[in-house]
Amino acid sequence: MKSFSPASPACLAASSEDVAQKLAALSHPARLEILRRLGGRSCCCKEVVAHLDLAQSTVSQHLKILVEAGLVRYEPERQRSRYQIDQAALAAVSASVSALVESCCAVEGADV
Amino acid sequence: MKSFSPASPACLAASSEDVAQKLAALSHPARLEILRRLGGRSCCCKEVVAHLDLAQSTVSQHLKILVEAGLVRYEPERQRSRYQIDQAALAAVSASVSALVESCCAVEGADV
DNA sequence: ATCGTTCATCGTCGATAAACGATGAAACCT
DNA sequence: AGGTTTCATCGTTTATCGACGATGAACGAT
Repeated sequence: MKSFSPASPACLAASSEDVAQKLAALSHPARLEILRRLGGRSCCCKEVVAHLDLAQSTVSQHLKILVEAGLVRYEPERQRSRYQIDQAALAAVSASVSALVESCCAVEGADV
Repeated sequence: MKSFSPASPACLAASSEDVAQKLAALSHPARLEILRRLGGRSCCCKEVVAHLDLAQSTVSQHLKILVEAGLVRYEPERQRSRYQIDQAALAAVSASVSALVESCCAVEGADV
């Protein structure tokens, strides 16, 4: 599935800061719930609000954070703005974490 | 590879809070560097300090956070405390993230 | 016994995050 | 036109984070 060439781990590892930033966006229960809620479809803000019992302004803020992290795509439609998961970006984060784990465990088997 | 039964996603998903907490521990560049540094072996604090150019107290703090998140094992040896990655825990986090991604992308293919 | 190392903890400070209510813009409905 | 709905932003408050120096404990070496 991962279309990354194993020869250039740089594109996976990225800078620690880069990965850290995206993980920071994921490191809040509400935002994880939002992602689950978004699922594959696109939702408007209100829909998420109804699901979360947080103030609308708070949810909007969380959505903004996810958008700024590049994990969610945002289309400011008229009244009902559309929020939609950026699956590729999310998959990239997952890959980064996997890469991290592997790089940490690699020594054991002397994989290099 | 994953020895989780797909029938009980609860053990993967855990609570959002649980996952979020572990991700929070990973969401700092210094801590990612520390994990990379730890690799498979066990290091003492000073070793990490030398690698990071941060104050010793700061590094100790970061290590503590990683330990509290359950991602690093800590053995308060005499003078040179040993820090070692908990590979299983780290792998579990990776699995959680993967699960999240999949659950978010599943709708597209109607995988359920 | 005394020094030098290594390390964890404490207290502090500035910066950032999290949450909320209030406000105003934009669009829809009647 | 007038009311309603949806949403983003602003301003505020409280809490937590990140980093540091200082301190003291435990140990090894001399």
